[in-house]
Amino acid sequence: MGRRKLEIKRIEDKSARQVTFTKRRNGLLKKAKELSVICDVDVGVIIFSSRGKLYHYCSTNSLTEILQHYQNCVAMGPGAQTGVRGTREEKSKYAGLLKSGELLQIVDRELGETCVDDLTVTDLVHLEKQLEDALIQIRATKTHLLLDSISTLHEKEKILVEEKRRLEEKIAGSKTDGRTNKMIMDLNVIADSQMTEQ
Amino acid sequence: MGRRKLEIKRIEDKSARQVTFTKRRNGLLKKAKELSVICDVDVGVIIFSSRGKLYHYCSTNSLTEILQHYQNCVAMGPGAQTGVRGTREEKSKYAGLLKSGELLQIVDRELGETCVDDLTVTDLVHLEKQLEDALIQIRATKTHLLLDSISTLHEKEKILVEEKRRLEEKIAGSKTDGRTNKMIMDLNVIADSQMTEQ
DNA sequence: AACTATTTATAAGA
DNA sequence: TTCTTATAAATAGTT
Repeated sequence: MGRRKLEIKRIEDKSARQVTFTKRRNGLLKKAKELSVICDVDVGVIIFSSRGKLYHYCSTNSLTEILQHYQNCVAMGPGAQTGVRGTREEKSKYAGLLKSGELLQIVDRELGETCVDDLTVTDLVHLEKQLEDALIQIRATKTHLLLDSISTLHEKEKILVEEKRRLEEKIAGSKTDGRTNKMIMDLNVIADSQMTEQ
Repeated sequence: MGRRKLEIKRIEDKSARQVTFTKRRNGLLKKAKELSVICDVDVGVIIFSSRGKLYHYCSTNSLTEILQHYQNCVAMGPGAQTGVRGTREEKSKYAGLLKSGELLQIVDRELGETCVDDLTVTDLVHLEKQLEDALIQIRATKTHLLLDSISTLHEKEKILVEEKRRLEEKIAGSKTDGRTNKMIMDLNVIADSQMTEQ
């Protein structure tokens, strides 16, 4: 909506793109607010500008809440998102998630084909238990993946710290060599100038 | 934009609200797509209808990707640097958890002292809701802490890699000094032997 | 950063 | 529900 119809494709001119980004970003966030208020639903919007700045809106107190809800939904959902980033380990996990998906389909079938009155409370309790178990499974998997990632990073950190120590020893140790005093001093100058850059 | 100006407040008529929800939901998702394409930015939108159905859009392969990016940003963002976290904020969180404990005690008391028949379904639904809320809170907190930890470790890794690079440069750069060739060769021998250890 | 000419979204109505 | 249409809102290009 403007002086002329705009093709929906990347604007090549950088400054025009920036102006349009500001306008449409405000528009999108406004629309999101309106939707959540008018229709009484939870809405979350996240925008990362090309230079990495974050803009966001959420109808609840914290986006984290919505994200948590989202994670639970997509984990269970039939049209499971998670792109095609799977090797062996991923496949086995995906198989696990499929089981949850099957469970949902079963629930849908049960609830769809059966008159509600035909379902007993016991039936529903049973279904609820199964769903809870599925939730527990995916949550445990998620926690495991996160802890795994932390563990790997701790390992990397240890290795790097050790490497750093050795490299520092090389330099410090060479000070005992009288012939290289000038060079060491040069290195210290370089080191000092680099420290100020950080 | 319609036959008349609409106040931005909850539509009370359920069916009118549903119709408007469908229209505006489609509009919001369309706008999000356009923004991401036209301005070449990453956009994620999550909508939960009041009956819990999920609608979403994301410009990248998976929303999870955007969410992780978001978590990292908010974790680093509001002043609270990596490392010493946990004075005021931690205390309030702990207070929040205590409340959950209290809630459990209340539940135990209620269920213990009262005959089951005196509890209405509404009472139980209310208690259930409170317990669910508590669960959501602690799960969100857990996720946040884990992602926070990962983010911090990534930062540490980056810093250490950079430090390592600089130290290596110091050694490599000193090769230009003719008087120190012997020492440099010694250092290279040390370096090589250490590379094979990793 | 404002200003409009237009396009787009959408509230009601059919 | 789906389609139509009058009108509000968003915004592309201009100043």
